[in-house]
This record gives sequence, structure tokens and C-alpha cells, in this order.
Amino acid sequence: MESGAVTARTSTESARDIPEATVARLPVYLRALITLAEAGTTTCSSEELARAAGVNSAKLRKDLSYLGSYGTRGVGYDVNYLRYQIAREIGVTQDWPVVIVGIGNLGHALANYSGFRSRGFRVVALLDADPERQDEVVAGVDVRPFDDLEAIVGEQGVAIGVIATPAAAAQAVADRMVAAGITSILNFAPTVLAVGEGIDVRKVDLSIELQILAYHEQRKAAHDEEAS
Amino acid sequence: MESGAVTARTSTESARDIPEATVARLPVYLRALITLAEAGTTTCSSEELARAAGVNSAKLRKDLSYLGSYGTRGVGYDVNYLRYQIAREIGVTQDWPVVIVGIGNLGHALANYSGFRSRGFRVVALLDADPERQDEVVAGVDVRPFDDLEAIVGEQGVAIGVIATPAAAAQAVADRMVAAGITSILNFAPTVLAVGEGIDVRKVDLSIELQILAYHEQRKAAHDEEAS
DNA sequence: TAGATTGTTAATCGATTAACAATC
DNA sequence: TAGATTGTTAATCGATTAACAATC
Repeated sequence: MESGAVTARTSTESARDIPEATVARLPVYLRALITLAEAGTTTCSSEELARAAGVNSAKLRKDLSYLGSYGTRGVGYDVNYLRYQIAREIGVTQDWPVVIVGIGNLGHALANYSGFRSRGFRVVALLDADPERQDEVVAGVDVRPFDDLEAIVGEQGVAIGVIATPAAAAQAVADRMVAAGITSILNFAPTVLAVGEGIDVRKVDLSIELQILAYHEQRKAAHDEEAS
Repeated sequence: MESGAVTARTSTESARDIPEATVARLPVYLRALITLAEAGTTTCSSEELARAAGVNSAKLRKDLSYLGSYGTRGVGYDVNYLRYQIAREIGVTQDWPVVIVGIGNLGHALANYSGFRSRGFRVVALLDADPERQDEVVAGVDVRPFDDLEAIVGEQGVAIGVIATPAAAAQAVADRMVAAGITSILNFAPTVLAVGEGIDVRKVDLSIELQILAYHEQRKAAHDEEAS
């Protein structure tokens, strides 16, 4: 797991211990519920929701059981109620200010990605070290010098940073982010970041995903040859 | 797991059964080895490689043991030899032609991503349904009409497709891809794809990654309050 | 031979799944 | 009450990790 372990804490009502695998699926369920709600569905069974989310229904029910008892036996789940409960549990009923560093192709794509704003994330700043890029306006947000990082993080209370720089720059950017007070980093640069205790890092690596597909593809080909 | 289960097969020398969790880490090790090689390192211990890859050394050795015995006790691993063995196992010593469908911001970023070409993937076509986009040349590749899909897949023997369209179009694109002969799909559209047996789908969802960070961030905040 | 480090074992931990009692 | 579906149990499966024998 890339994300730091949740350390032991005194139990309070809202601090149940939800397994990492479940946490990673909650956003998938949330998206499925939003789709159902938009289609006018008001109630759904675990079977229906599981199908929409691409998991089996036993896993879905087990996952939801960590949040509480939000369904009705014999009936199913109220789509909007469950949607709210999951959103609250994830923390996306509140607004999360986010900074993106590195405004290349990927940074542009991220800045323009509508899925962020619609899900509780607000891009408050786009930062780039290149002065040439600092005249641009992307997705309605000014590109600003990377050196403004500390000021912006302090003023806006930014906890989450996105790194979309080349690999060579990523560690230095992460260090500055952490020093400025950011405690969660989403890293698109193809490099392993070293960060201190209590800092969560998640990594998205486009070429790694393709390589995993290639591995299975290669085995399919080997299998086909055997069969013929 | 998103990717389809590897089905039972008669055992041949090259068809060892490698756990999914290990398969997902092999590209990380490969990247770390490339970085070490570029820095001039010729030999490394499991401890060093593990540090570079961001895992612990017991896990690394266990993972490598599924591939064979490529290290030397008391010495460590030859960087270039291990690099080749992992690349061969993943299947990236060969060239994989890839098509990308949907040339918006994300499609542009993907087409320009150098990490593909350097790791055995060759973007042979960029496809978009919008005739306005079909005049563009992105990263040296012409954007072509989506309807050319079948011809291109057939001519070039494309097995892997990348979907970077809006969510609403993704399922139709996936259906056409599968009908054309593609058997592995990397999906960036925020929707669950329904595909038949034997088709591997991996999904990258930018907003889901941020939501997982938000969950942990929320808990950190709750924890801090308790402590004060 | 002595020191170092791999490859493997076995214990532990966490995730998945089927089955079904509880209950609407 | 009868039918439906949740929430939970318990079994199984897969992944992680520490420890160490094998061996360079």
C-alpha cells in the first residue's frame, strides 16, 4: 500500500476502522450511486448496485457494513441516502482545495478535469517553474510561479497537492509541498517519492498500467499457441 | 481485481503462475533498475533495489523468486541482467502497438507521454469521432476518424487500446474495440465497462485517487482535534 | 574460512466469498 | 404471513513479513 497506515487511535463514533481495500472501493460505489440517481432510480438492491459498480454483491454488502446499517432488509438501499452517507464517510461533502504543480499536457488535462470539482475538489492554484507558462490561464485559473506555493497553501489551507512534473523535479516539489504544510500527495511523475511519517502519497503511473496489460496479453498469446 | 483471472493452463516453462500483486510490482522494479543502470550502478542488493522501488526487501526477494533465481547469494543482482529478465517476463522486450481513442486534454497528454515509447509501447493511431479534430497531428501521429478503428487494428495487429473519451462514449468504444480484435483495454473514462470473457480491462480514475487521499486526510484532521 | 546476501519457509495478516439468520 | 434482501458469520484464499538455511 502506498498510503500510510492509519495509526491506532482512541475509538470515537466516526473513527471506525475501515479496511484499505474497502476505502478504495467507496468512491466507486459513490460514482455508481450518482449515475443511478441521475437515471431517476430512488431505491436499489445490493445486487443492482454491485452490478453498476463492477463488484459482486457479497463484497458490496460487506464493504457497506463497515459504514453502518444504511439499508432495509427486504427492500434495499435508498439511493440518495446511501450516496450521502458514503460521501460523508469519504469526506467529500466538504470542499478540498487542491494545488497542481507542473502545467504540461497532463497538468492541463488535470486542471480541466470536471470530475474533480463535481466531487468536492477545488483547484485553487496551478504552479509551474517555467516563467513562460506563467502568463497562461488554464480552466479559468491563473498559472503562478512555483515559489508562490507556500503562500497559497498557507492562505487557502491546502492539504492535498498534485504533482504532474517530470520525474526529475518531483522529489524537490514534494519536499517543498510537505514543508509548506501539505500532507497528501497525488503523484503522476514516474518516480518513487520519499516522504516523512504521516504524509500520504498515492501514485498513478500510466506506463505501469500498460505494462500490467502487456503481461497478461503475452500470456494470452502463449496460451493460444499452445492450444493450436 | 479489475483484470481477468488468468485461467488454468497446462504448465510450460515460461508459464509460471505469478500472483497478481507481484505482476503489478514488476514494472516498478523495472523502472528502479533502469534508474540504477542510468546512474552507472552495475550490481545491487535486494535491500538497495527495494529502497529504490519503495517496498521492503523481503517482498522484493519473494516477488523475484517467482521469476527464477537471478541473483547471487552473498553478492546481489546484476542490474542489467535482472532488468532484462523482468522486461522479458512482463513482455516489454517486444513492441506493442497501441491505439488511443479520444483526443481531448487527456488523450493529448497520453499521446505525448514519452514513458510509453521507451517501454515497448508504440502509439500507432489516435482516433476521434469529432471531424474537427481529425486535421490535427499530435506527437507526430495523425488523428484519424474513429471509424478507421477496425482497419488499423487489423493491419497493425493491435491488441491494446486506450480509452480517453467522455464517460458517455466509453462503452460503445470498448464494444467496437473488442469487436475489432482488441483484448486489453486501459480505461480512463470514469465508468465501469462491461466486456466479455478473456478481455482485460484496467481502469485509471483520477478523481477516485483524490477521494482516497481525502478519506485519510479527513481522518488526520479528526485525529488532530482529538489530540488537542 | 568469514561475511554477506539470496531464496525459501512458515507464520501472520488481510481480503474475498458463500451461505444464511435476521428482519423488513 | 410469504417473499425479498440485508448484515454477519465463518471458511477460504491470497499477500505480507520475519527469520534463517543455503550458498556465493
